[in-house]
Amino acid sequence: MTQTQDLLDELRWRGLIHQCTDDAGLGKLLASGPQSVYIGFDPTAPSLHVGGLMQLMLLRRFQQAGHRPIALVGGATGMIGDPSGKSEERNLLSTDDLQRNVAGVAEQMSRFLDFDSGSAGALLLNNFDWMRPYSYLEFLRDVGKNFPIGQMMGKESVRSRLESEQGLSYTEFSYMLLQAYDFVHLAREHDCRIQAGGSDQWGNITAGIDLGRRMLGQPLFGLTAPLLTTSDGRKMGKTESGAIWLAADRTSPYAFYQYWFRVEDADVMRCIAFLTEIDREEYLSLQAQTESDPGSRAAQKRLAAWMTQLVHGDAGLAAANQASDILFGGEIDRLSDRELNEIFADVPSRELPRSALDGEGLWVVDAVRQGGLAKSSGEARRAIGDGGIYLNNRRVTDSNRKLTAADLASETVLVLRKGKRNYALLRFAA
RNA sequence: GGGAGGUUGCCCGAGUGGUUAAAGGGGGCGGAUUGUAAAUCCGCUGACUAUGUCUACAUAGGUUCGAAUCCUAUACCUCCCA
Repeated sequence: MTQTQDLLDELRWRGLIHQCTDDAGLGKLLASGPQSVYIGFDPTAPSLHVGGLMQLMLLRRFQQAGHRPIALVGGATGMIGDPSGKSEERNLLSTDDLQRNVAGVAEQMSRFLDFDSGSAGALLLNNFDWMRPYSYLEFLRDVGKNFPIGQMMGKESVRSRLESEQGLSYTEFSYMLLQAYDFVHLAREHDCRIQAGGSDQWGNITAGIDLGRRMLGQPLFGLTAPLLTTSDGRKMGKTESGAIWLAADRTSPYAFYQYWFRVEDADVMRCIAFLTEIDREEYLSLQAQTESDPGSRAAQKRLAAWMTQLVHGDAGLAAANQASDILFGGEIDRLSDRELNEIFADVPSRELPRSALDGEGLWVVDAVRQGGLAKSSGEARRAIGDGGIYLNNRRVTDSNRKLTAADLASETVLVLRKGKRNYALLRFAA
């Protein structure tokens, strides 16, 4: 089966293999026929963000090579909280929140994985289903018995927390038992012998492998991918205003597109390798272009288009493109409320009475303040003096300017901007 | 318990009776340049429709024509001696 070799080669050139418990063994297993591979997802929110996307793409690559991906949402483990990579004890989510999150995340996954194509069809499982009926006593006898405390204490996730001032509760300490048991459960019920995950999952994965050896006497395999970080070590997918989500109502297609478009040169190729299915040939040519002609942002454009298309579809990509053209193009004029609302879906807006535009009109300084682009009129005046305020993308030079209905960009909306990309809308409905 | 010093704007930090809304730096925000980058350079950075007024240098009083600057009390911080 050459596909398997292709898969591992693919993962390798993309830099997606951080650690593997048994390189040779895994290669042999994958070559022996279609396998099941599982990755766990934390249902901390009703939508996945960029971090989860990385894992989804990994599963997707396995599926495309003919294997069966299992996406495991942690309805049970999410109640406990994984201490890996966390410096503080987590707040526990309520059962209701969890169920809502699980449902939301499951819905999103269907866009990346094929859930109905027979033997390679992806599975979506929730560990709440098998953990709920498991009694504490039975669990301690069956599973807990197989965990030497010494080994548990040696895990990085435990050690670092014990050394910190935060400490670690018994609940979080027990987390790895649950995840380890998940692996055993999947091995038993779904013949799943491979667990993948981010490199921060290494400890949990190996715990599962150990447990599999003890409980099933069966070798299991683990594979971790590097974390998606920027060249200076920060996690990708975060902005000052929060995470980049996959859900359109949390991060608009435009904002999503812009996030990737603005990735730094030093990071863009890694993003393409990790998150897209752009092939090696094109990858190399984009890399060359980034080096020889960084100004064209060819790699960023390709990345942004690819990602937006996958996550938000053709329509989403078209909307993002249109929005980008308008926002970074010339004046905003003669648009409809509908178009503006789509383009500025995640821009703060403020409702004002239509009458404010009557007569003398609305003082531009007030408008800037009302739109939240300045905290005081003094600040607004200064910004105008600095040439940093734009009305419908046209610079405002006179701080005494009054705005009237003639200044509206559409039927009822007026677009203000401060600096390069801080937009605010004023709506004059009735 | 006794003694010494400190508390300045978002942060650091000058300022020891008179243009001090308070030097300088950092951060932030704009602008130019640029690639919607980095670096660099420039401007702004208490409030008020504003050649002026008001509010501000831990808090509350006081001295003075005039106080961040002097005095008194209070709070907090640092150091030293018990």
